[in-house]
Amino acid sequence: MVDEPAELSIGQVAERTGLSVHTLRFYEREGILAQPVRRAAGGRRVYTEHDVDWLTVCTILRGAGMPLPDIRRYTELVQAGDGNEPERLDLLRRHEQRVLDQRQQLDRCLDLIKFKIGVYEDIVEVAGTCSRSDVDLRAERDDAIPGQVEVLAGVGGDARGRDEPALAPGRHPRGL
Amino acid sequence: MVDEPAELSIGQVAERTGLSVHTLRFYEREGILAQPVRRAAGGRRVYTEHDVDWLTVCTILRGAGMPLPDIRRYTELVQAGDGNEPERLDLLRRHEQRVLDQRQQLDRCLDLIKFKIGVYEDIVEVAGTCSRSDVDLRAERDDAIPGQVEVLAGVGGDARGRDEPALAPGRHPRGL
DNA sequence: CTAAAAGCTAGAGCCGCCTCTAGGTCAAGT
DNA sequence: ACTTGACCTAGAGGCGGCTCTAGCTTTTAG
Repeated sequence: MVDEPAELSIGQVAERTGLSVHTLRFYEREGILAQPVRRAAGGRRVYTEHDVDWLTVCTILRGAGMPLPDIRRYTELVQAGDGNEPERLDLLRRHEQRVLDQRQQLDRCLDLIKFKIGVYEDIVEVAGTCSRSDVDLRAERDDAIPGQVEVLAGVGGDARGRDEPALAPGRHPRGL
Repeated sequence: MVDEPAELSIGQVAERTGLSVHTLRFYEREGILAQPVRRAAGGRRVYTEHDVDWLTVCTILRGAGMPLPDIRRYTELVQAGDGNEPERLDLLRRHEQRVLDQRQQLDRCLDLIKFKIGVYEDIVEVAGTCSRSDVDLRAERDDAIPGQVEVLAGVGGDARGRDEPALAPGRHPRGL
């Protein structure tokens, strides 16, 4: 199937995966590699494309915050072969949930940021032309004070129409 | 405006924000609070609702990975008052970008996970009934091996129709 | 043949972000 | 009066995840 299991040095793998050679060795110690890396005469590690692919998967998982112990566990399961699929499934589902939660947090933050950016854009723009009086103090206040904090704090809540920009950033929103 | 700047103890603030009292003191040392917290006789911290709101904002920012130094900086800017809006804007825009990048990573990971979950669901389900022979080895292999790794590795790429589930998880997808 | 580059191991160090400990003060309830 | 519990400070400790150092060997290019 894999017709040319080309041999790769640790340096090459580093290049390909974007991980440092240090990290690669570290990951190996941590049991993150499918099978303990082969060694050439002289003790040098010999990686296969296969390893690179696995590392790529791991990097994606890491990039979404899967902790190394979980990755190790998953690796072990895969290594162990048949029969543990339910546990793998479980592990993946758990991580999926974490990722979804994270996404929600990010979105919450994006709402907040977008709102504030809107406010500041108004201020900055207006300051350039008509000396800010019509933007009025509220804008800065909003930063120190809440106002829409309650609104935003509630954004995580499920109901509430996500798409209508509850706090239109364009013009500064209702008082508070 | 704020008609009842109710006084809150650190414990109450901890409850309200979900941060520990330890963390609250730590954040204060780190300059994360708008103004240094007032003290009552006896040296005890006295927080206002205002502080709680600001902390809420900070928690949202932190939750999306804004580093403490950046939060401190932002806090300083707000504290300093008028005139630095462009810098605040800049800070926020930078963070926005980071958040967007993170989201992409999460989505990449979700694609990977969903795909794998699909594969394992098939295996597990089939194993229950007809002894797996028709799912065949490919499924496990996929774990150790790439196959769609290339596909997934490419998922981050901008073009490519995001919404059609490039790798339908339901039935196991095309070979590889 | 030699020098530079790349690899090796073991282990220390670092950064971010909390979290906890020790040892004390203060305020309220019984 | 005394205990309980929330609070205080300063500083140590811990954890996750790398990252780097020292000192050595091996490979490779000139």
